[in-house]
Amino acid sequence: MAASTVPDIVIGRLPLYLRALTMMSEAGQEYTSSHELGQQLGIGSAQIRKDLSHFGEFGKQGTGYEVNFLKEQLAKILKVDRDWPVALVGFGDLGQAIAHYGGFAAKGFHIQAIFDNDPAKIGQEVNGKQVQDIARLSEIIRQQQIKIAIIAVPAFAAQAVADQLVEAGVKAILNYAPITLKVPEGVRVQYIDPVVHLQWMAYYLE
Amino acid sequence: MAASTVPDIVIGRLPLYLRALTMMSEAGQEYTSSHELGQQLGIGSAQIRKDLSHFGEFGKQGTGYEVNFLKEQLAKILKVDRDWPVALVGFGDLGQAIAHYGGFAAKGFHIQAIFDNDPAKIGQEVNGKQVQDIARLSEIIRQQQIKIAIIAVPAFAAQAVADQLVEAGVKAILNYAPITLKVPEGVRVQYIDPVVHLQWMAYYLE
DNA sequence: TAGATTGTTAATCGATTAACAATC
DNA sequence: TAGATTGTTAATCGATTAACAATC
Repeated sequence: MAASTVPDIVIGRLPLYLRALTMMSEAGQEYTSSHELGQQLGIGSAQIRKDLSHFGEFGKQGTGYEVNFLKEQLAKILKVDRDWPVALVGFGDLGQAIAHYGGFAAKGFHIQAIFDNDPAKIGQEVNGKQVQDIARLSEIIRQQQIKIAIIAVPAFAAQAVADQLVEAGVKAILNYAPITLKVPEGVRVQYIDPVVHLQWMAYYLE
Repeated sequence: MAASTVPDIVIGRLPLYLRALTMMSEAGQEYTSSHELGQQLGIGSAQIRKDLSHFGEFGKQGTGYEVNFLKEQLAKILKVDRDWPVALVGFGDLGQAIAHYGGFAAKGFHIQAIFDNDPAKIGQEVNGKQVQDIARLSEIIRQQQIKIAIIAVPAFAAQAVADQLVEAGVKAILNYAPITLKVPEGVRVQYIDPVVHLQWMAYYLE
């Protein structure tokens, strides 16, 4: 089935399935079922089977799914069965925390270029990569054919950074700035704003 | 209308409305409309009006909404018109970044207690707060009547931490560990996992 | 075989959107 | 007044869930 026909919300759950399968795999578990996966993720088993059915048939009646097989299939579907170079824009507290965080590289997202506009930060080194002047953003991103970027600049600067990234060919932006970005068709943005989550939960408190 | 009847997904959008209104307010803007808010957030104007209608009537035909009024009403509805004490569990790289991040306190979420199990970290000071031994978690959270906690420990330790938090009376958990937590009815969990967002977007890349 | 679990269909459920009377 | 925009209704759209034949 063509990619465009799969609902985006289904795609969004695949990383969760993949995460659970990875844990099972690491624990040496060989088989699982839609029921067990659902239990672990707090999702209905029917939904998991329905989601997977968009991409093919991965299980066997009676026995369920082979953990490593399904894990590899999902990684392939999500295109995370390879390494992706990533650009990081912003080397303040947050940017530095992101640059030092090993979790991205562990999953194949390698921060290959870091940018800031502060002369005091330009030239600093992290994991063998020097912080570059943001003036060179377009040049470097084009040269390295980077398609994924992380924005970790203040809100007031985020849209301008996004515009530059898009212009340089970036197609996926993970935005830590608390502002909704305007991007053209074909460019994806995902948001990380912990304050939004806290405010959401505060509603339910006494 | 009783809180329980408002869909959770509607509550989740209120922080976004509040964020946009705050920016408008800071820019000195006095009035806005559902259309303008929608433009700014990439949401339909009808949806915004529908969402707000769950809580009352906040606008005027012909003129729209008074920015500061709507902002204050939303803050009240979300219960973020006050300060909330927050506990942070885990003082590794991520926990330290969170502890130093000023964005939480700026929105009224004050980190009042920090916990770790590493003797080398216990006793360190951040913003005048000492990192406490996790053994004292229950005692301190009860004493300070903390209802909101942030989990920033490794995945393998997260469920045990969540259990302790719940047992101590925490009702809202912001979980940075890449694992789905099991919590009883009445306790809310929100997840921050940037890798999930990157994997989601990778699907759409060439 | 008997038991378990898939993939899929159809029904249900809930959210989004369009349209418009009311009215500032 | 004329123009603009609300709050709300009803229609549409899409996602979730239950149920079950197929089959390992």
